[in-house]
Amino acid sequence: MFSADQIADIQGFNKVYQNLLKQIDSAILKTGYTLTEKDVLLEISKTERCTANILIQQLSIDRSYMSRMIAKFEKHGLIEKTPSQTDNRIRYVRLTELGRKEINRLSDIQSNHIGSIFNKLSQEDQQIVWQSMVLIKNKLSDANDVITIRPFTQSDIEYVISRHKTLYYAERHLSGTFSAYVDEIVYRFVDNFNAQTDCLKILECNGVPAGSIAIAKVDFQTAQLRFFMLEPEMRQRGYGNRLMDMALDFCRQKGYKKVFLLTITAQVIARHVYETHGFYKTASYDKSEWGDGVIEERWELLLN
Amino acid sequence: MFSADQIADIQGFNKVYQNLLKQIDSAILKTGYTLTEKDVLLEISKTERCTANILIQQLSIDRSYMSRMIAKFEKHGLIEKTPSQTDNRIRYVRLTELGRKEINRLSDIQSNHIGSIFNKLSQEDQQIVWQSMVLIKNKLSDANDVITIRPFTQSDIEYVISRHKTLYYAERHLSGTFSAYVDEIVYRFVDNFNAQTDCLKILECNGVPAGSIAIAKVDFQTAQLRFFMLEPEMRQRGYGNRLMDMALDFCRQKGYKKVFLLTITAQVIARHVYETHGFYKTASYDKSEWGDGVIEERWELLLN
DNA sequence: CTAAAATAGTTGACGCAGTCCATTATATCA
DNA sequence: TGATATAATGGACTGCGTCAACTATTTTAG
Repeated sequence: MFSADQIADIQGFNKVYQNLLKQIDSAILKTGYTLTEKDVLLEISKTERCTANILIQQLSIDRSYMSRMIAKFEKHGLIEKTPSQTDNRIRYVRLTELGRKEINRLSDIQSNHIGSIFNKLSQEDQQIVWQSMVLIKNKLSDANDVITIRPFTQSDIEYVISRHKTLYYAERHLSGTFSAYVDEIVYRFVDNFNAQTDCLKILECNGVPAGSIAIAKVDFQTAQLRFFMLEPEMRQRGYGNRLMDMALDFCRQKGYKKVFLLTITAQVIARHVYETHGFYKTASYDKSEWGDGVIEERWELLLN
Repeated sequence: MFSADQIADIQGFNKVYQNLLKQIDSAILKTGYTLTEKDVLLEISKTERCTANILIQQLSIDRSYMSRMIAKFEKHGLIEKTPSQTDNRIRYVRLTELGRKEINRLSDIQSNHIGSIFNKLSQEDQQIVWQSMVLIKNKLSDANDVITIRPFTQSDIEYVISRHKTLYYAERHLSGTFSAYVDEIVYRFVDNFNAQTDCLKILECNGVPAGSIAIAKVDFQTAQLRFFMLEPEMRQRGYGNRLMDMALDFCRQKGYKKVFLLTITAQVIARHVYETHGFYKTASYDKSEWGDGVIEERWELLLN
């Protein structure tokens, strides 16, 4: 248990850090955007096929407020609204060139502010403080995040496609060819989904989707592992292994003898998960149509 | 310099911690008080001879807002206003029994919330996270706080009296007799102040007073060191030694041969500063009229 | 010693982020 | 085919916090 002195220390830390966050916030406010507006713009920039409703759920913002905010953004030329082809209630929201410029500007202000605070520290202290922050973040997240792994629902499909594309695109700079490929394989997978032979699990962190994994039947003995993905903030915390365990358990339960997966060389952290679960690389293919120097790899695992 | 990945880590930490602070805040908001109101109540409870203006300066809150807030507190029976005897513009603000109960309740909510977050961690992790927080707080404070030491002005007198009494009272549980004693010696010191023989310096942190030290002439060869005080959050960071250096430099410059000071046994951290500057204890007096078992000590230093 | 400037506090008016509720249009379910 | 759910919008409102004008008193300066 904590002593009163330790609680006081933590409150002291809270005060100091709250102050520091306020400084960053006020730098953002000087640009004329609300903090909420900044969050919304950022979320739009991170989300493919973004709708007002997705934003409302992800950021817990009032519907009418969001509606007005989006209207304002459109008026200022930061975003474009395009009606959905399949559902006339939905209007997709996408950043314009100007909008992207603005959110980059806001992000830069934030980064620069953090940089300027840390530059006042010695090189050595910078590393120490950084390491301490990462440590605190991981410990607190692990202890306080509510994590659930659940079967997918219809509304998760958009999430899987959108985030799969966005994360691969953002982190590995893959091309539009790859994007179309993801669309196709996800829809084909869902259309042919059979609960007896396939599975698609969603990892949720505090009620918000934060990762996915899927098993698709290829033939009686062979399954393909697909759509393995984790939000950046969930990585290196053991959730990748938990998803993988769950997927492989499903395979064993259903009597598959072999599991394979396709990935790209650049996915270093994922490779590690594959290796620790006994996968080994069996082939490499050139996939330069997805991006410069992209190499797809095939990994396999024989189940006992 | 920092890498982009490190900046991202820090932004991740900010996000997680901002979330955590929000949780604590929302627990406070559920009580019906604004966060600002909580801050104001807390500041009133910490400040003796508190006035609206002191609150305005310490918390950077608008005058009209403060006026209305104080009126509201008075209406709800949380505080009492008493006009000053010496300045008819001033109305002193003091917590009632109910007000003290409320601020204790709010503080408890905060502490309990912090406790509940940390209790989810293992004993070991609790210690690690706590240590990391203290480390970050100290490093960031040292690097970012703007510290100045400046001569006193008229408006500092209230500060010195108020904080001297509050800090001693809060930390050492001294009695009302001590309180009257401080009032008297401060006013006598200021009334007889002579810049040639005396000095009173104020330590400012980010534009807010955060400590003090004074030298008072006793005779041609002897000076008394008085009003040595540091806000809790400024301690153990070298500012006590800086104030002491400054005071002793003044003494040497003015040709004093001997400096003495009176303190109480319980002041452990201050003792350390005295010792490192070459003071030694020459006498102890019983001062139980100030509080249970209080012993006053006399320390001396011969200047070369 | 008196007029000007500074300080403590109060009151009026208002901006604006964020909320609540009702409404429209479309889609889905039973 | 009617009942229910969902996406988005518009009207009305709350309440934290700000700006500016004003009173009363004290301090300063010529």
